[in-house]
Amino acid sequence: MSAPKETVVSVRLLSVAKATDQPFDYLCPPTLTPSRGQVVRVPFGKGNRDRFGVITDVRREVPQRTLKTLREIFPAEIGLNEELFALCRHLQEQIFCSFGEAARAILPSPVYKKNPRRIRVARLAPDTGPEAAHDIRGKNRALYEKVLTHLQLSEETPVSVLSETYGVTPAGLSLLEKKGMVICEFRDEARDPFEGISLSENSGQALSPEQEAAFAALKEQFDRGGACASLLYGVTGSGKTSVMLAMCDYVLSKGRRVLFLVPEIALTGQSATLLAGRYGTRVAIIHSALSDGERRDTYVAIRRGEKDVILGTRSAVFAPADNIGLIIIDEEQDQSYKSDTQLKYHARDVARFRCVKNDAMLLLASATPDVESYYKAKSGVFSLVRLDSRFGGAQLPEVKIVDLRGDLRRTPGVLLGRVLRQEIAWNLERKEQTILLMNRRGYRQFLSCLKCGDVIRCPNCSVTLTVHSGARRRLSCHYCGYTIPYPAVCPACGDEHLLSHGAGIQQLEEELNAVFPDARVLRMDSDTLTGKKTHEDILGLFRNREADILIGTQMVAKGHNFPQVTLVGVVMADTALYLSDYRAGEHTFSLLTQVIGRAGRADKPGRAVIQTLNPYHNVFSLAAAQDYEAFYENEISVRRAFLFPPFCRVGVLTLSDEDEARLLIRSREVTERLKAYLAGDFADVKLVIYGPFEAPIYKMKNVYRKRLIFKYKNDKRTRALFDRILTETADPADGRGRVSLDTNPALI
DNA sequence: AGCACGCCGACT
DNA sequence: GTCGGCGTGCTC
Repeated sequence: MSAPKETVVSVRLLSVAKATDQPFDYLCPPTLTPSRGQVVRVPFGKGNRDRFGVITDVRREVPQRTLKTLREIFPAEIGLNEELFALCRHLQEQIFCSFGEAARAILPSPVYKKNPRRIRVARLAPDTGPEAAHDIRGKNRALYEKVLTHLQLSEETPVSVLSETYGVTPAGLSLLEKKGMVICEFRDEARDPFEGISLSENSGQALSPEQEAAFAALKEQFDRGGACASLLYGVTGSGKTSVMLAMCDYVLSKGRRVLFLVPEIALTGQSATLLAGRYGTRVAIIHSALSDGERRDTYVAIRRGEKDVILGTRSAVFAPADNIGLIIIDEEQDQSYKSDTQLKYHARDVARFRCVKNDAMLLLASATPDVESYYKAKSGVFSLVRLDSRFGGAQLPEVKIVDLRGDLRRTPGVLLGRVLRQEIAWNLERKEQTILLMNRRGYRQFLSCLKCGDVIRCPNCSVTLTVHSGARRRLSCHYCGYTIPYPAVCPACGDEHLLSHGAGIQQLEEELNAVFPDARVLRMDSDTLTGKKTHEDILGLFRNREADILIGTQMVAKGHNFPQVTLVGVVMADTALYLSDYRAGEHTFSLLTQVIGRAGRADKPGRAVIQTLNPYHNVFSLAAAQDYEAFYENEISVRRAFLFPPFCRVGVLTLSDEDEARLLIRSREVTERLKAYLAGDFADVKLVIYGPFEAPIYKMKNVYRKRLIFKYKNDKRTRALFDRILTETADPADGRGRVSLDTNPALI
């Protein structure tokens, strides 16, 4: 006698663990109809606790062993459609993540873990007035009267609001409900994604002839149908945004959807105002600061097709929209599009995949394109659309490249050189605004002992402790948060001669206050920012001319438009240049070009002062001339000569371990195994190995890290080799060692 | 990644 | 004698 056939589903768990990255089979109850891509809740492990997963296969068969039965299937509108399912597979292959890791990026947990947020609202029962409260005995009568009066004036009020305003308890409201004076009901909480965003009317101004031509070229390419990609390259102030918006309009008019990516939350605010003014409630906004509820609502609304324009930071590239016609990546060279947390994806690569699946256009926009993107545009992989003239005929700022070494000899530790001081004074006198940029990376204040010569370090991480001057001066670690009070004597030798070095943005602020006591200075860095509101607030204050000088990190360089700013100063332009990354020059050029472009956009001519210790480096003069072409030609020939992307790929394999000795053994083993493969089974793979090296921060949070750097070609065989190595270098059983591969690391 | 199972030290 | 430490290995 043969057993009956049953419906069996294969499930991939929404888990990060590589160890569970395999299909698990479950029986499906006959009352449910499963299909591929749907999210399920299943019993898992010995305790049969709830886990969530995605159905990857459905079939009728006689189970070969006892299977557990799945507990719940979520509606199809929550799960992965064919395209998103394929995207997970693609990411699994390309960035060596588990299926579940990829699926988790698309399916944020509040979408399936949380019940719809519901709130209790109260309204007045018919034929009831505040005087009804007289019938209630007890000390709360007056309170109830106030509540009833409130409800008489406003139709329906959340219970939470009533309790906050009047101090009435939920029990009190239940009493009123029992007496038939009010009616309480549950409502789906309606969250307003546009809360706090001012809607500016923006019907779009007429395009200039040059912008019109760019738009026409893009439109023509789009109309040819099929997947395509274009690089919109336009100098700062050339009005790329108008062209992008025109393209948005066009694609929407064809009934297709648009994803619009911007580099950071601060810019979503600005762009949201622009897009919401133009498209109203058809716009959805996605960024990392959304609350669970907001994230869930946004997801569902997009999934239901209620949103046509999805604006957001890099994670928005996973928005579950269908029928996508256009994906825009503004400031495409920006590093924030590369995720280096758990899922090491690049939004540009994900966008490219989705465009192929949707027959959509990928539109990359930049004034200083990523060298790899420009190379692709020049070699015909992307079309190249150019905007060469600054809109409204605005002039390039006059740029002074200042050698700071003279000033430093005269006044050690000075941040504002003579030239920059003069320019600031001049601007203050004329009541014009100034932006000062201070790249903080590698330029923080630390403490060392004059006697033993030791720098005060973090005990858990291989970095020096940073001085934080606040109400109470402290030393703290940037990476693990370790904090000690500012020491009076050297912790190592007890000597009291401690010397602080380096300067942070706070020191710049202090120096400004000392030199220009009457100037109103605003500071914007991660210390003064606690949320998106604060960021907007600072920019708003500055735009409203409530400060004369804005000082900040890279943030101030990005995309903000301040018409009254006529002077931009870069306090120390070299800091980004000496990073060991092969893109250090590219990043410096991009940063300087952007920040210089902030000066004098309107009718007033702008000036820029770049302070450096290395005035003859050609990146400065090229940025001053905003000569991207020349920079690119120089850069690409270097990349070709020394074999760097786009002529190969660069990857970083990181091994980490709490046990330093074991880490050394493991890293040696991986290297030897790799070399053995390259000499044997994988002799056809072209892979150059460098290392193992210590990671730039060798010890972090008491974990040691070593890494190998690869140059390679991204083909099937190389990926197979990586896959083999990653599997065989399985994490040690005690769970305290890790291995990970980043195929396109943001910083090396 | 969880989580249970299992085998050794300090408590009622 | 037991509670609980975290090493080890499995999860349909």
